[in-house]
Amino acid sequence: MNGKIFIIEDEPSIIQLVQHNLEKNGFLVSSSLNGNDGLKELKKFQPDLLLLDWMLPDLSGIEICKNIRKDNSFKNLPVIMLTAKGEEEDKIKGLDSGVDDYLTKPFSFNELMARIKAVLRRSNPNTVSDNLEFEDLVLDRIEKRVYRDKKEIQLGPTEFRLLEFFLVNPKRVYSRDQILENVWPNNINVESRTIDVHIRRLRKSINIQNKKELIRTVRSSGYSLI
Amino acid sequence: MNGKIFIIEDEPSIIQLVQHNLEKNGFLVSSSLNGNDGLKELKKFQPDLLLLDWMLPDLSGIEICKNIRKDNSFKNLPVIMLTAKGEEEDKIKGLDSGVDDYLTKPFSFNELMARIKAVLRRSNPNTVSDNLEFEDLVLDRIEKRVYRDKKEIQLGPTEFRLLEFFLVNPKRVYSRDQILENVWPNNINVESRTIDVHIRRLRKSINIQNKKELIRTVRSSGYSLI
DNA sequence: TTAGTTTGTAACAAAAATGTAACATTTAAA
DNA sequence: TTTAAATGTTACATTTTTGTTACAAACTAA
Repeated sequence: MNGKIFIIEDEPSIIQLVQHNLEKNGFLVSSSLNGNDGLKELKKFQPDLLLLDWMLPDLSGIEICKNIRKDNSFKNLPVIMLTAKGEEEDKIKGLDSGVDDYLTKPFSFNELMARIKAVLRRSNPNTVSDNLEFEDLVLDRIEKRVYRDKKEIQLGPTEFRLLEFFLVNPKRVYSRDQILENVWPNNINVESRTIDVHIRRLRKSINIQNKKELIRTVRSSGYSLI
Repeated sequence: MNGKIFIIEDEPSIIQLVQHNLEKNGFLVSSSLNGNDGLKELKKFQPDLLLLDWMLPDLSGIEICKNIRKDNSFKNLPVIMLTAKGEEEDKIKGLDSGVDDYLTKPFSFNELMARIKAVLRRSNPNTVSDNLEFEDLVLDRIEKRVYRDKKEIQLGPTEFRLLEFFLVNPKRVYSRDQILENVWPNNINVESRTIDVHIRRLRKSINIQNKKELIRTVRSSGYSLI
């Protein structure tokens, strides 16, 4: 699952269209047709992002947004406002009220998708973290490079993600299920034996002559760094 | 890196917006949500400029500013005050307390950028450069020219923006989504494959005989300079 | 020890990502 | 207007990555 998105929008056809496409892209979606319901549902649903219509039958989008910001648990909830108005002035007003981005109707779904990704990326800066290191192994998330003993090593994408995952908690033993869940993109079905093969590939890549084996096999439990 | 900027501002959405855009322009940015934290962080961060909100939950911007001026190492730190009030009277009060410039909310990012550059130029006449450089590559933002190995290279508009974007953080790997977001500001609606084509065109343009390839492909992640 | 289970390894086919050229359309310039 | 430049898209070739299988090797428990 990619994340949870809540929609407050009074036009059912827009909700339907957006919801359907978002779900196709791996998001969990819920929605309300007006502001007051929306505010209640929001708390139950605990979304990662809110799509908010500017014009609603009861409260305006701006009011909702201000309301949300008062609630501590939603202080940093990313909000994308959907609006028919396109004036610069309105945009700034909106940004001042804590909206993260704008979309003027009518919009294409691709555009919405791009903005959602962008806003989520900004609010979850998982790339900001430093390098991951363990013994003589260094993984640079920004430049996507891996070094052992100061020499660069070439890894395939899955090997890279696998190593990155292990490096967050080296020494910790992970089951194949845990590895699958964290290293493979959204619940794609792969045989659990597949992991063995990738472990093997990773081992091959990070092993240097005269250096010790870095991946430990824990029989019937899984793998870890060591 | 163009310089270090510290922000003290209690509205997370403003921080997010400003920080994101400043980083895009090559600044290193850090921030605090209130005055007391801000004063502590400031010393660690040692910025070249401070963006200071007038209204904060604990200390007022004016108080912070006076506080800062007492500290010898920050006696000349340029400060731009962000304020919702626009009255002349307040402005004078503020300037009296050692603020270098003012910005009334809501403001456009371009306006902020212009003031920052102006203030930095005044206080550090040599640190604000409009050239981006990497190895033997030079991009002149003022004259819109690009040189490799001292020889000028002709780039198309998109190639130019693309290269400009990469040069702010060379070596950093950017996904196609990130590139789209930053290089195609208005029209997010382009196929992601389009980027490959433009990368290819840029590569062709900046490659000189006997010189190494400057753009790295990171499979399934994106591109970077190298 | 043996039988049964778990893991390592290599090979292979399928799928995915990328590079490249060609083409159509839009935009800017003369 | 005509012409050239810039741009986005598509199609196809090439390379890389991936999942799976089959079998060998290692381990465990009785």
